[in-house]
Amino acid sequence: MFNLNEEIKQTEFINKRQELAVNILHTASWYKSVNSVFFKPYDLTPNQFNVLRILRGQKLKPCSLQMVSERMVDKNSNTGRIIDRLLDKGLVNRCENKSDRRQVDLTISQKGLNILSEIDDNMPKMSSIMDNLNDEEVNTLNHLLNKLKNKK
Amino acid sequence: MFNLNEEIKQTEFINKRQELAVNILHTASWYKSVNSVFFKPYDLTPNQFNVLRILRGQKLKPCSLQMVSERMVDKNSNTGRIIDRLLDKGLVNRCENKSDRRQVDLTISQKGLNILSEIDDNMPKMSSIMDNLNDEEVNTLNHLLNKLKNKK
DNA sequence: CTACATTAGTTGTCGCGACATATATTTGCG
DNA sequence: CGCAAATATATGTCGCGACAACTAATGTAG
Repeated sequence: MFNLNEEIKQTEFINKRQELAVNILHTASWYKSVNSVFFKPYDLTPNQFNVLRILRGQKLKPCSLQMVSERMVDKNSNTGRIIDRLLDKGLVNRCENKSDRRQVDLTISQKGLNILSEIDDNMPKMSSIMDNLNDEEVNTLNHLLNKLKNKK
Repeated sequence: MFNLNEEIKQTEFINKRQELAVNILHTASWYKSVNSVFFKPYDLTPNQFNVLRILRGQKLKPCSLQMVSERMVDKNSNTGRIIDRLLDKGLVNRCENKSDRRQVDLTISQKGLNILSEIDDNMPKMSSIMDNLNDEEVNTLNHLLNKLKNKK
């Protein structure tokens, strides 16, 4: 049997946590949307940009699909089909790996490199999204989000 | 011209914020996935559940598509097609509004109500996702996420 | 060496967010 | 009243996450 105070406490407890759930979803969706707008002029989605940057990071060395997937911000994503779109636009190259014919060798094309360097120039505008939090607040947020996820 | 210390500070600044961006995306994706798993046994997606709960909240009064969309956790979402799927499963009813023939009257069906009450019974399991944060931490998170988004 | 398991990728399906366009109905202005 | 703007919804396209099924190539145990 609950008394009234207990019930109110319980309700508040649940409400604050529901608010947090909604808040997290909203924040992610807000961030994604700001991101999408930033990349739109380059006709890239954030995921496509992510793949290009990973390939550039490998310099000359070709990368397998596997390797790209593991480095993606969003794992479990259909990296294969994201690369299909980059292929269509001529921003990456794909060819069969000589030593293991199951694998594909992925590299970024010159055209892809050109787009990335254009983007680099405007990156600072993007980074300023989070200017309204100070260093301590950023650290606190990181810490609490980690704590939230590392349940058990 | 930067000196080395300035550059390091700058890099740390950007890295912490990039980490936060990734962290927010991961947290949202983690929460969505826990949520999806919870609703899977009822053959509902979180969005479909959200629509059903909104309709139940209206009790007997029919709700227009507009009204449902506004109350959704995720606005801008294609509520019409989410409702199509609920219609297919017989969980909602849709009919033309008498006084304004552009509008549709949406109500939850008995079958829909039954599923919701099943879910109600197991809700506490769901709420426990956030047990590893205490009240103060939940409040801090809510506050910081709001501050982050309310840029300008 | 053969049979089977494992691995790398491809392809298909569903649900959905974002966005653009289309259509019907109502409203409101002259 | 008549016609244009506003409103409510429907429909189509793209990109993508989650997931399942499939194919081809390689590794491995007997």
